[in-house]
Amino acid sequence: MAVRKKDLTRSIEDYLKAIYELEQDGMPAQTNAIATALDVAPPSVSGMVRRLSEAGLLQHAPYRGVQLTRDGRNAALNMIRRHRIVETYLTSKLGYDWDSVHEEAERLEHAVSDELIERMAMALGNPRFDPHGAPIPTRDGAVETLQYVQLSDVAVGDVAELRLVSDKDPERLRFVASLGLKPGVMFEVLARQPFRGPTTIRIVGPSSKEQVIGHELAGSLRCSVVERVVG
Amino acid sequence: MAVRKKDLTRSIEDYLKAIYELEQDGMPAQTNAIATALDVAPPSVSGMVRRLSEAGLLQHAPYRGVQLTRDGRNAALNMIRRHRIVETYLTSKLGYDWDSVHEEAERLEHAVSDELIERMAMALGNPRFDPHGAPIPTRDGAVETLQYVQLSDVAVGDVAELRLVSDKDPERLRFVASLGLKPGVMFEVLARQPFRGPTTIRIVGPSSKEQVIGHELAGSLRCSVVERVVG
DNA sequence: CCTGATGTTTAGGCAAGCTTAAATCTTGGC
DNA sequence: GCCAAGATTTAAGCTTGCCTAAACATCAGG
Repeated sequence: MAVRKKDLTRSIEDYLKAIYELEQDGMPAQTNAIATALDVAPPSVSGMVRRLSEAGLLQHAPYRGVQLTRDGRNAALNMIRRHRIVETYLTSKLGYDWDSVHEEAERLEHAVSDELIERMAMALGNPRFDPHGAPIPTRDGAVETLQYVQLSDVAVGDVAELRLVSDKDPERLRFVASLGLKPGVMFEVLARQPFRGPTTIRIVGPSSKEQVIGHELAGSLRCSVVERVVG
Repeated sequence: MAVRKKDLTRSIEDYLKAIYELEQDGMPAQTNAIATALDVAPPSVSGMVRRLSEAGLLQHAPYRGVQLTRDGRNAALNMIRRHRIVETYLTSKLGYDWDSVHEEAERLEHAVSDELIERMAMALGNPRFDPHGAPIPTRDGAVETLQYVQLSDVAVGDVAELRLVSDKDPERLRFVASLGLKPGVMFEVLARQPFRGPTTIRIVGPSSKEQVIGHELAGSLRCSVVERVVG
């Protein structure tokens, strides 16, 4: 390995993770976007980008943006693996709620050793997804990239399964949980108002609740359609 | 609380813990001792001591040494609680050996939240001792201070229980474990050679092994005498 | 094709925490 | 009671990572 984990500071780890996530979202990882993601001033990003580029973790096209190298991407994936395994462990072994694990994992991901991560993963039976439904990269940096559809795009009449909720906003997570929704829950889309209006769903199962979900929230819930009503 | 946890950097936490431990050993916590404990140069200590003193965490008598204030001691005890709970958790829930937990805990103690520590403590049934036999301070900063006797001072013929082994040196821990010794193990002192010579013991129990322990090692093993042979 | 808005980088500076070298204090031995 | 050895502090400087202010690049609209 050209870049040893040891050499990465907390800050560098945060930058790499943030850049990776921007790249995932299709954005070209520009200075301002990175600055916003990390809550630092743009010049701080310029400075760090220069150092990361010198360290061979990314390539920088001035005024254009930044792209992770193989080393940089591997390091980022390692951080994401750590984060998601920690989240999963805290949730299933120590009774954390899915809305409070993110913050704790954000600190722990920098402190745990690879050994501890593997022990946690082992204790959990090598889970493939974290509590929010995000895929956990493997030790050698492979991630499942599944294409989900936004709940706001699931057709009326379809039955779908909730798969992924962003872990970034605890408020949203609490609210989603209060609707009885979490990854793995199946639901049927009963109705949707036009003009980006709310969607009405019925959760499949004994509780069988009906819930109304606003357009914006529905857009942040990723699902897979289980049963398509051909109509 | 006059000093909020949030304000303490990793470095400060390390200094406070090291100073607390020096004070515990009866030493007056002088610059050089602190520098040695933390593996930094003496001037680094002078600098940090000034800052800690300004922050009200300790008192500094120039050229004489340093003493923790109540705030400083509480912060140190909090770190020690974290360290020992993490060690206990890793050992009993994640299969770590007692010789490898120290290093991991040394990093984690700075990253875990109070909440996580309490959850770990809960999951463990609020243990009073860590895997090496060291007492775990309570949340409000109380520590049991038990007076143990060195194994090298236990009289021939006495039966004693091993209570405490320093966690600082993994080599020693591995060796002690290889002798069949760990906190809670009972043994009888069979013989001791003069001139700071080795002690021979027999472990009480089904295995009933006889072991010879050098003087220096025996001095680092803390015991409580269970049954005194009046002779 | 120029210009202004926006985004990015450079310049200059600060705090934490470390270093080495030099100055200073303390103390034990004579 | 002095003096050298050892411990401690001061001085000066480095790196990381942040900041603000100012300079500079890009690009879309006129």
